[in-house]
Amino acid sequence: MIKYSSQTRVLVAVDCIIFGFDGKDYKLLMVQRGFAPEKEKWSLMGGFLQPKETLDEAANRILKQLTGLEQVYLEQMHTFSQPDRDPVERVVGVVYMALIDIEKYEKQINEDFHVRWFLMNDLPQLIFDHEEMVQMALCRLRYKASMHPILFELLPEKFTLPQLQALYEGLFDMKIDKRNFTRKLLSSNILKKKNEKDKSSSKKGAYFYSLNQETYKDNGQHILNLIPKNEMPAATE
Amino acid sequence: MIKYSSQTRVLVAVDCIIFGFDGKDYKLLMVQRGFAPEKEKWSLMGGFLQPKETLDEAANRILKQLTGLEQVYLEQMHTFSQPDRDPVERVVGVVYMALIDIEKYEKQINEDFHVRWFLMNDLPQLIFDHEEMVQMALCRLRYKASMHPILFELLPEKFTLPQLQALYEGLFDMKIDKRNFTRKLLSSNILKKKNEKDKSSSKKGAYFYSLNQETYKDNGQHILNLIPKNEMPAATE
DNA sequence: GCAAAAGTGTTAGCTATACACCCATGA
DNA sequence: TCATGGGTGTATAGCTAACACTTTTGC
Repeated sequence: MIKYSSQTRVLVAVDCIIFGFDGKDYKLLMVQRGFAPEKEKWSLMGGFLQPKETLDEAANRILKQLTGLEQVYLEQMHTFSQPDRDPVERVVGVVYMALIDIEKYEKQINEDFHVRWFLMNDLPQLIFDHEEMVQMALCRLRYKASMHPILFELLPEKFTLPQLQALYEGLFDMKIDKRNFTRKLLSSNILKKKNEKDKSSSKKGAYFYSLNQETYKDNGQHILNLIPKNEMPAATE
Repeated sequence: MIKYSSQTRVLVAVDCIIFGFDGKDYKLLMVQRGFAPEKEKWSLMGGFLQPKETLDEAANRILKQLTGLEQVYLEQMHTFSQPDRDPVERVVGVVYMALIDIEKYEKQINEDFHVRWFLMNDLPQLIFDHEEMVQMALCRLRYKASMHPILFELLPEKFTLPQLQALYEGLFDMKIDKRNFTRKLLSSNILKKKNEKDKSSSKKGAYFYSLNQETYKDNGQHILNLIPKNEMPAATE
């Protein structure tokens, strides 16, 4: 078979930045490496691209391995390429960002890895360039969430408006006016009100809502300005 | 030296999608391949990632090789990974998007390549998955340009408001109201009016403007809605 | 003097924000 | 009955979009 001779081949790794929200704080799922180098240090969940899979498939495979979850929100973010980012040999790192419902996460079946959720502002020291990756992912999430309805991916199927508001307030670290927030959200038509209430966090109880799949599918299309303009984050790309 | 043994290494290519604007239409710079496979077919300008460079460096190197230009607007867009996208062997393709001032482009010094500008809506058949890459880049450019002032990168240092408007009208394929367009743009404070006029396209002449580097530096920060909302393109990332 | 492109203001409708009180309930 | 969190409406300011005529000048 013909080859592009004389060119250097490198390893390609996929690293997943997995966001979760516990109702109050954002968290990231990290693994403690079971192999050298940096054995036992904390790291993003990653793995090498295999011969017959695409990057998307690799990311999904890794995510399933770690969390047991399939069909989660996953998006390719950026490819990192400092020649010495991995001290062992050259590895080009493709970073994916995942948003998962933290409650659906199952204790990993795979015992090769030691896994833990870390609070976003209490992360351990990470290996290689993983801190940079996390910072970029956070910027990106803020940027995208400021215009498009994606944070829903962090919540269960049924959720309440106060939960949703906490999600936005947490990400942008600000208070949002309840009335304006509710009005914008409801007028966007992406929510369906249920007849049940969540009584776990108040006596009165808050109505559950779910996504209106019809209108939510136009996902990207939709521009939803839940965040006041002067608080808007910088562009990241 | 230790290695991650048993993992497969692959080639990493960088492909550049180079946008230009001739005052009326958008164009892409393409090369005719000088080597197999697909010799003589048209392709995006690309090359393999070299051992000691980052992807950004590779993209800049390739761009310089082809256009003679340095320090142009260049941004990493997406990484493509279908296992069989290149029939010779597996190549992971990192795509960059470049915006250049078409007038600054110099006939390439490097004779290895045969180069040509193609009208955006009259592209030749491209090799591999390059058509998909181009489509994605176009979406991305529309999306980003609908909110952030980046199209300036396609113009010379001095430009007129009618030129700028043609740039937007061309990208979004629509007429824009001259008065509203001008007002928004000037109130954004990113332009400086010159005392010269461009008489090449009308008898009266149109004033030249240049970017106010101070305020334009906050580039990404700035949200500039020159495009009416109902014409807004879908999200792409 | 006329054709061709550049430049300029006003209004109406809409959207974003600021703001405060009542409701339902469990303890 | 009271403490806690959930739910709701209105008024104002600022922004967006629609719209047409005058200016300049080369021919």
